Amino acid sequence: MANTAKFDRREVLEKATRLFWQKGFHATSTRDIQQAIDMRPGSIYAAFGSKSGLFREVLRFYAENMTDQLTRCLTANSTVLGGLRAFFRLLLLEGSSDAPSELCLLAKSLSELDEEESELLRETRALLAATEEAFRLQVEKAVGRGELGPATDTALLARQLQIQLIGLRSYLRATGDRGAVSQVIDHLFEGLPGDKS
Amino acid sequence: MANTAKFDRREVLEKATRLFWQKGFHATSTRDIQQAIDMRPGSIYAAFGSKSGLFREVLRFYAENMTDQLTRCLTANSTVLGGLRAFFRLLLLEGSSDAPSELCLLAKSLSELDEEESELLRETRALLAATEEAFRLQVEKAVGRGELGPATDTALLARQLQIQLIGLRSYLRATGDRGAVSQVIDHLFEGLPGDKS
DNA sequence: ACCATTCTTGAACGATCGCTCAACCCGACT
DNA sequence: AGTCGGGTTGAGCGATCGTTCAAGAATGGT
Repeated sequence: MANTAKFDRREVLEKATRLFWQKGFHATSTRDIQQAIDMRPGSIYAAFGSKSGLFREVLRFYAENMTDQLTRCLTANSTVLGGLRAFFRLLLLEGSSDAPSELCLLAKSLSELDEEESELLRETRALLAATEEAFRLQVEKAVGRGELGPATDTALLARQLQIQLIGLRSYLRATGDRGAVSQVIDHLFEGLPGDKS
Repeated sequence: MANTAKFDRREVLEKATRLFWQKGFHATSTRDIQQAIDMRPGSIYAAFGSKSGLFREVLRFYAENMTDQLTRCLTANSTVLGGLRAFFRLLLLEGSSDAPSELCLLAKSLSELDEEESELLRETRALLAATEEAFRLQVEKAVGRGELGPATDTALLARQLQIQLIGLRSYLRATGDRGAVSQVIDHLFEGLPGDKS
């Protein structure tokens, strides 16, 4: 018995993520979803419970993919800072051509979710905090390797990376100016090595 | 003849702005608006044409208020950089207690508006570009006054301010951590005076 | 071959959406 | 006092929203 003739959950989540990422939670109707993932309402509700339930899984799926991309950038570069820089360039300059939105889905959700959808908002905040913590761990590793001065405030630098990344993605959506974005990224990472107090 | 017994347009825009700022364009229903501004649908549509038309005026009203606040911060400080810093602190630390949202309404709209609502999106982008240009003019003034080195790239610095401001407001909504925000603002403005190549 | 069980289907529910319009109200002018 | 005309009103339009559920299709066990 059990799982017979089921859908491919990963594929469904991929398609749903693209849709939510492009249009946002509120502006995506369940009928949009039905069409995009080729499932009927009953099946969707059996599998995910509600539109919110599906979105919750989408948020996690998105964050997981982001983490994977960061890991890939780090292993492909000899230095931690080089890896972080590659990650920024990937999200902002290279990957953005086929991405559903210039923005981070988490930042977009943080923006549109009301306090009334408190569970989704909590989930979003938790995933963003996890991203910042991932940055902090990498910064710490960079300090350990001597890429950054030993007095580096790792929590502050991770926070700054998070702020810059979200700000840059907003800026890209506002202007579409990749040259300007590229210039800011360069200044951001060039200003790092010989660190402060 | 003409305008008899009319509503106070400014007061209406203030209330509508608070509402849209809090809930966003899509999540705000026309019935929410009717209640908030105490007008019936017919009057609203006679005055503003549509929900989009009202929102367009709200965006302009909001941007105008932001500009006023920036001007006030600049005249209240002896240096341009001090004025800019006060503006950042006002939006992020002081003013945010009674604001409808931690986020910038323009950034929020940029995030949720689809390409199909192209006129609103265009308006939003134009108002953000105007803000960046206002920053650039102030940075130029700071260079002229010797607060910044003569080789300062004013366009780049203005862009960085814009990116940081939006990023910081997102971060505040994500974490609610004013101490962290304050620390980033301090580092941001302390790193400026003795400028680069 | 036949039941038992699970998954899928799509019509349809009540709620709410943005918006319209015929009827009404009321100050301005003669 | 009477008429005119723009401003206001609120019931209600058709569309769409998130969600449900009875009925059908598909599978595994015997």
